[in-house]
Amino acid sequence: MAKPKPRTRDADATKSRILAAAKSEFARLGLGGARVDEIAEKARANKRMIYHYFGSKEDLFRVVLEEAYLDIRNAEQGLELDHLPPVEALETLLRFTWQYYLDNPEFITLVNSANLHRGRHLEGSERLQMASRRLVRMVQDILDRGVESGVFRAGIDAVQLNITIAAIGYYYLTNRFTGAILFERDFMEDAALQQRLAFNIDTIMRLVTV
Amino acid sequence: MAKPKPRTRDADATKSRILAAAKSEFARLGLGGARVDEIAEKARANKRMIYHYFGSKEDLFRVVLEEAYLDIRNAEQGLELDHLPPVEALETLLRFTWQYYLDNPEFITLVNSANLHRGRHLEGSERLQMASRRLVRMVQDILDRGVESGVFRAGIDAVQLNITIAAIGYYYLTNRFTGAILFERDFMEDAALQQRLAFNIDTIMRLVTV
DNA sequence: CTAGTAACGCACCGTTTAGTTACTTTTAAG
DNA sequence: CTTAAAAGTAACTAAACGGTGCGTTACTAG
Repeated sequence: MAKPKPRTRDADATKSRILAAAKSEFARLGLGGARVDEIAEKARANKRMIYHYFGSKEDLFRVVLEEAYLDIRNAEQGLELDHLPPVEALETLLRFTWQYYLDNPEFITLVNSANLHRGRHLEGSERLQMASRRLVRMVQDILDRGVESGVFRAGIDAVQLNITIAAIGYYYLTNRFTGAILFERDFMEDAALQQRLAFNIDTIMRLVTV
Repeated sequence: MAKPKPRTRDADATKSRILAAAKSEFARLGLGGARVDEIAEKARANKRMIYHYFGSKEDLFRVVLEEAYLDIRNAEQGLELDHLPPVEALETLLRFTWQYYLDNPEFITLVNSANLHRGRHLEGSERLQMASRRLVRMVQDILDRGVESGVFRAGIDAVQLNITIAAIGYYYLTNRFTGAILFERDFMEDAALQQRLAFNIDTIMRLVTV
């Protein structure tokens, strides 16, 4: 349906170029460190366009953040974990979360920035709350099925488990620079990454199985 | 020995006032967001003094960061865990780490800032590496004693365990703002904090015990 | 074809920024 | 008391900074 017409003016394309450039700059330097001029240049757009489409630097940050969260939430749903037995489903979610963080390093720094600013830019986002509820329900369902089939113990809070799954991957990756200095290891070496993933799977499995 | 002379000019006092103000501002707004003028004002000092004592904004950040890390590493050593049986020692370390994060929220945001800048401000800090080595040795010793007495399983990497202990507390607290929005919970309520600490102790104990 | 509108870009504004210069005041040793 | 170094201040600068005013160009409905 969509015509591949080579436009010289294309609002949607310009908007998404701005969004991509903003994501990269906000992730690299934080909200305070990113420069609107730099975003405009990287987007091959004009600064005026940023203000035209997004209103302000902070509003642009808001959109970037919400998109980043919705991206991972949608990708999680694409796993279709309800088709898998509980243990496999949980391990698949763990591996996915780890790989997503590795493939999308901007996500982690964007979330850090959002929290440095006390979550102010995400307040009242209905879309995000809906997407998050779906994730919690998905994990709760895995837990329930595991309890029913006798492989998982009862009484585990799905939210706490979700937080823990994210934590053990996220922390390792976000603090890999200071970690490398403190622990005198290369955190990003292939062997180190594999070892960490295995450790994390072990941690979670020991936590949930009977 | 130290004379309690009421000085109107006191280099050490001024320096530590600057350091305290800088720590607070860097933690609150990040390296890019913090303002040198604001730090000077909060320290009841002059901006010139900051440049006199610390050279540049980045060098000031460097000192703040190193001090923050050395503080927690010293506090950990004060626990004297080698006097405790392995299970108690590990639980004490866990509770301490959790409480330290709660009592020193600046620590977490400073570490986040350090990693946003790829650890560049901590490079080549011998003091920090020494302090970190002591921590790893301490945990390794707890693990060894636990294996010997038959309560812990063998083959657990002390560094991975250290990272995991930090991760499950750190992530919960640093991402409490976006967490509150996503999961529609108050992360800082007394009951929620207690529940999380209990969950974390459970996670680690299941990970290390046979 | 033509007008109206959406997309775009230049050049600038007022403010803020890290860092500096030139100067004064306090301290303490001899 | 003298004096020189250390501690402290205010006013300044040059270069960003986020944000805008206003004019121009391409697209499209009629």
